[in-house]
Amino acid sequence: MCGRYTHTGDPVRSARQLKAENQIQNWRPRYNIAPTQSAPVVLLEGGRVLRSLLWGLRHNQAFSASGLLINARSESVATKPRFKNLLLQQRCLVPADGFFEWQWSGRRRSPVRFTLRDGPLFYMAGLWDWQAEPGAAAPVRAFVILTTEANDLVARVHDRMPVIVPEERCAEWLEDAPVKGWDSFWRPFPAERMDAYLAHAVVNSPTTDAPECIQSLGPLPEVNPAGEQTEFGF
DNA sequence: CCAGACGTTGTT
DNA sequence: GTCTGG
DNA sequence: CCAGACGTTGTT
DNA sequence: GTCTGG
Repeated sequence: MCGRYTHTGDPVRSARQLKAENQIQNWRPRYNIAPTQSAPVVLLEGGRVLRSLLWGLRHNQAFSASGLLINARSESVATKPRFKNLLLQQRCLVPADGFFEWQWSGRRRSPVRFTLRDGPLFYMAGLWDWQAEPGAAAPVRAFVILTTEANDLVARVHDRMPVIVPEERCAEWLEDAPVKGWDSFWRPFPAERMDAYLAHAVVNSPTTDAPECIQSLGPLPEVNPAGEQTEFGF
């Protein structure tokens, strides 16, 4: 998962918080960032910089021309040929203030927006790579977002969620060798420090990028209206 | 060395 | 193409 | 992730 | 159904 997210705040603030040099000239609030679009990412380039990168890596072009990788499973990222070197060399942080998962309600999917109680801004773990783009003179950077097992809150909607790097570990993720091992980064962000609400269906369209995408339509229903049963439900 | 695999999600 | 497995 | 398209030949 | 585009 994590196929959409928001970054409605000033990216300059994201950069300032991480002491990154801001390289983004023009920005606007983003209420619905979708794969293939550009979004701000913090990476190392000498020092830390905030740059606009494309969301989605093509997997090995010689092997297959099609297919966009927007996520990478944290559990396997250290061994996958496409990602293992990026994990060692090209980690990045993806600033966000919310992400969407889609919940089945009868026959329709409803978007659910997840936010952090700590404060609006958070950072998702990402990997970046150079990528040739049709029509571009030189390769450009593109990124994927790492995913992990869902915590108890997100699990009400979906079984995966983005890897969220706590602010106090951002430096470690970006610059250091894995001091405590990679696995410690993959732990799902605590459910009790997150909120969730039903969002408007305008989010469904990847080209809609308007404030109503983050309007709350109310709390998550306790039970999936589709009547989801637990595996052992009686 | 060669052979064979090579990605993610979800499948409401 | 490039990496892993045998 | 969801939305939306989804074909070929030959054509003045 | 399956693929592409955003």
